[in-house]
Amino acid sequence: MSVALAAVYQHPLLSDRDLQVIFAAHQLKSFKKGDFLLQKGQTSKAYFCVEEGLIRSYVYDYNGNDITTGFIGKNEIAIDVVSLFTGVPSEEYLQALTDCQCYMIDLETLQELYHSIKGLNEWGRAWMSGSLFALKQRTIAMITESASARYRKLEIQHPQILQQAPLKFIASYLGVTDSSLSRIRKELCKST
Amino acid sequence: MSVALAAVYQHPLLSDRDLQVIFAAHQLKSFKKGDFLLQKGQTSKAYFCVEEGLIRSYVYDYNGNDITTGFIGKNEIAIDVVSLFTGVPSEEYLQALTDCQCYMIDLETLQELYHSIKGLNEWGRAWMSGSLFALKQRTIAMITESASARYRKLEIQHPQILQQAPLKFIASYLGVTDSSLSRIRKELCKST
DNA sequence: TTGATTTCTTGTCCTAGGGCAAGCGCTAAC
DNA sequence: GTTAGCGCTTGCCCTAGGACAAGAAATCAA
Repeated sequence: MSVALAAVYQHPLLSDRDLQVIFAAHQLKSFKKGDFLLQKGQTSKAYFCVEEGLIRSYVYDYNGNDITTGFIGKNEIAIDVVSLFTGVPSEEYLQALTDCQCYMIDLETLQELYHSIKGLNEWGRAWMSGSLFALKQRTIAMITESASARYRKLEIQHPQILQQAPLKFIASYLGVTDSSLSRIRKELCKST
Repeated sequence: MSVALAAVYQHPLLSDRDLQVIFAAHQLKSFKKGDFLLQKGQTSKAYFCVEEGLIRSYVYDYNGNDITTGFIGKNEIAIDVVSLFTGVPSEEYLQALTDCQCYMIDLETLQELYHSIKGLNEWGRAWMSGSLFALKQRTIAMITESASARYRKLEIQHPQILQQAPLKFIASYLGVTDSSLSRIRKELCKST
């Protein structure tokens, strides 16, 4: 049984039986480095629980800048919530930064589970709440913290991202240029 | 029947009958300017649909800065999603910037409706998706746009906020100081 | 191996916006 | 009245980080 799925679907209202049904509804998918799990313009029909590897989500802003909106690693969910749940074409890309193993579940199957497993709706709400919270924290950090502080936090909270993602993506995620990030790292090395 | 509630609960899966039941589950509450709908440390037990007035949500960051995380106006929902749906104490404050009329629904009643009205779960997911989307847009704007561009956007999209909220709150929402915002406004006046 | 591409660093110069402090209306309280 | 306290503006100086461009260093292709 998958470690990733067990980690993702942790919730007091989900029994072991529920979990077995949920697990059985997922299919294992492999992606090569560079593969897209979702591209702009497509309407998302599924989401992916990451068992192994690292995914990057990004958008192009109206200036054509490639902006990394997030990294999705082990035991996390790669999803475009808006596209999946409102049926509109996606604004963002989900791309594998490394070779990946993911457990996929499609919307139709998910909807059925929502009806048959009571706790799953609660789990979904809790998961979304968590996402909203994380994003709000990020927005506040963008306002109140220096680039260097944001980098240090990422270093502590998600060290695997620093190892697996190229610096330019980390830079756009942190809201700085890659040159600036390079300088920030130099400073941090010096001061240690 | 309330205009605000009709606007808030717009969804293809909600029938007129559903809406009547939903409406009946809300209670009208009045708040005076300065009243708190929710304070840090309290565990949220309800949310509020704004019929009239303007609410500000804010947090203190770890430096003690008061950061405006959002404005909630007419036909919008004032809620701390995280606290309400995961039962943890709130990190943020919800405060009335003006006298307000709101329709309140408590968590318990909401849970019952989730069970009795099928479409409501879908509506909830759609609403959360929308919130996530809006917040993501805001984060991207914080990265890629100048303070002045962010101000102009707010001016166009939510003119009532500019009229009803003091400048310092708008400034912290936009991620600048009130002095800077004052200068930005001067520039914009000149160039018009 | 060798060229090509991407990744990362570094330099120079420049600007948006912060920090701080003063000033100038307002309205509210006494 | 006048004193206090917001809300907003302005001036002066300073710094974090952007723009652009030129190298290293690493990776990949053939």
